Amino acid sequence: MTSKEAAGFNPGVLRPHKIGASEQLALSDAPAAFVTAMRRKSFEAMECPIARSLERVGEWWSMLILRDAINGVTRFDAFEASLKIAPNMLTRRLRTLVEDGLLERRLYKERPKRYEYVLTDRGRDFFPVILALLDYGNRHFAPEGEALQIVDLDTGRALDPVLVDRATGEPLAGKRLKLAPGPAASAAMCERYAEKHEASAPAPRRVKR
DNA sequence: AGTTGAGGTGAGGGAGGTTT
DNA sequence: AAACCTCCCTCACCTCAACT
Repeated sequence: MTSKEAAGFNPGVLRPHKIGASEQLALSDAPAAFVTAMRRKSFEAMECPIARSLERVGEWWSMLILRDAINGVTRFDAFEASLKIAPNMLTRRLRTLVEDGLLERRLYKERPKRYEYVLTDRGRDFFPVILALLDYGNRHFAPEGEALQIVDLDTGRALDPVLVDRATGEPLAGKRLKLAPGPAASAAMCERYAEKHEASAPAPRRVKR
């Protein structure tokens, strides 16, 4: 098995079709199937839920757009001002997030047509991921101190989030953990996450700040 | 609130050489 | 023979400016 295969690389599924420069110019009028062929390497065909999530939100602007949306930003110009993102990129990212069901595009003004972008349930479900990234960034990449905190609206107290098990409410920190195939896992997935991985996934530890 | 076009950048992948 | 390394090309993604 090559290193690429070991990493889950499937050239038959993931390698984008090669096309000429002249074909690229017709992108704006291209049918959906053609656009799909134009996209970068896709994680869509991967079975792993992490890869499938990255397919939707892995592009960095997408995460920052969701961060702002969670913080109450809804209008195009507000996203543009907050992120300092080029308008064409913002258009593209908003469209992708709408297509993937994380944002809903709503008309709020008829003439001229103006839209706002509001979180769907799927988009709001991304909130814990944002919190986890914030906490991770504060712990590892903020030598100057925390520039952003999670605060309890009622008490005003800065919170220190931890990941807990939904069933028991117990924090995962300190537990021995591993990734294991779920009920819908394919044979390949079962093979990939066989017992040999058991000792390779240490539980997340709290790092002293 | 977008769209279009020009041009820059860097990751990814193929090809071929080198090492083990 | 397999693994590894390096070079080079392609192309997806990006910014910027101009425009509707």
